[in-house]
Amino acid sequence: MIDIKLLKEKPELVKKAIQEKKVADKVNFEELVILDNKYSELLQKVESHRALRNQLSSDISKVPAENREKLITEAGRVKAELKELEESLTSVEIQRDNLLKKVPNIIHESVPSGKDETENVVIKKWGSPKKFDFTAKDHIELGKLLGLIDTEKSSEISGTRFTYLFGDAVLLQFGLIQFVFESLMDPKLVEKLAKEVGNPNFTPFVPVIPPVFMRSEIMDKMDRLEPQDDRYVFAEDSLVLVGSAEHTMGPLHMGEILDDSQLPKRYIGYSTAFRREAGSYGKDTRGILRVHQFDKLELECFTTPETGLVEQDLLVAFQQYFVQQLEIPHQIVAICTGDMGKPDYRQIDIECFMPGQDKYRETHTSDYMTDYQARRLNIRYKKGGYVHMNDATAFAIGRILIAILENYQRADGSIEVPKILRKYVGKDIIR
RNA sequence: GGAGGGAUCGCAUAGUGGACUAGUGCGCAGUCCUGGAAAGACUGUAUAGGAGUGAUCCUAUCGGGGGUUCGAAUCCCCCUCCCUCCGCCA
Repeated sequence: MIDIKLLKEKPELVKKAIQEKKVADKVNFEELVILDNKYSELLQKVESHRALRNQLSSDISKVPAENREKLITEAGRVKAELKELEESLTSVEIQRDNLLKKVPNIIHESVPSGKDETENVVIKKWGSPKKFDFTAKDHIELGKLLGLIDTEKSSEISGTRFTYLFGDAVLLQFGLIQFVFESLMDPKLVEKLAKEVGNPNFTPFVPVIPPVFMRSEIMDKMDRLEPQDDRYVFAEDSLVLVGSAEHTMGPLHMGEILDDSQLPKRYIGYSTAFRREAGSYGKDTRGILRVHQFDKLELECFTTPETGLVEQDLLVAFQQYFVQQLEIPHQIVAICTGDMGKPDYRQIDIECFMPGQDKYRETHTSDYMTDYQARRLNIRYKKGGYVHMNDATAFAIGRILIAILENYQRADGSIEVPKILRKYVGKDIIR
């Protein structure tokens, strides 16, 4: 949720966010302002009535018992009036907050304006698409050939958009996890990358395995519950399956006041992510690019407002480091206003080249959300105000496996193991 | 799943209807003392919203929500979480 003060202080930024971000239910800015003014008026009335009631109650306690009757009658009248006023206040407040929750976060000035993903801007390319002297296969064919991926069996057992991984694919997954954890916990590497992007904090990341079930109302505070169609909901238990480790790591400090010396707090979480993929029927139906269940390494950081933006720069630097270490050609994309998430202030994606599709496809995203989530989660820090939050993908295992298989394939269908992962997989070639 | 106990200011604790304007200790900040420090003394130390140039004042917040009352940290109801024990369990 945005800071309500922004309505008055930076109305043009709020209007711009409402206009340019693609959200299902656009808020009428003027209506919101009218409701907020009405709320302030009522609040003043309620407060002066409360002051009067408090004064009368205090008087009652001070006068002798026989003189109390008249004051109590008077206080009873004030109480009745107050009740009515409070009821209208509550109703206006609910209306106002329902609208306010629908207002997307404001947008950083560097974000390109655009209507949808076609207007995202490539800000950097690394490597160039590999030229094969044979016809490149896609991950489905390669996975089947090498016995690594079986989506046919999983369809029988679990339905479409699920998969079995076997053998060396599993070893690749555990290698990736180990590689990411080791990198993010290495103080020297954190310091090096932080310095490169001008981030003054060298705190290493803490590994986390978070729960995959959570209360739906907490997910709502993260502004990740909607559209609820995309969530697996367990109504009987009032629980929801997470769509990302972000969902359970973001609320880690809910309701806390963090000491400034504890910031930044940096976490690298590993968990399974669950997505119903409602509304993407017919899109990417083959293979493991878009599945209901996948494992993901996710970064989550809590900082002061001053260092929020350079924190995202650090996360993006780590993402680049990871794909560069894998030596996979990729591009960094500044997501435009019409394609960015509702809570985002700035969103940057990484797209890896996938030779099987001959396209760059999204493998990483990073979201800087300022205090948008922290406000409803009530995560503050001592010097005052809400912390700023960042989340970012370290690796979405399924998608990076696709990139590895397709980029490292050889004419005979075998796969060269990326150098950085060889010590974990225990071999140079998967055949 | 069952039985009992608890949640109070940054932390720890006191507080069974009006003197709570939430006490005390610790921590933190400032001043004094000191050659300097420790110890000690004194003072101050929550957040949010609102009014005022300002000192200051008003309102809300004692896990969350609702209720009783002129008045609730305190009484009643519901919920959440934590602790102890029993049951089940990898």
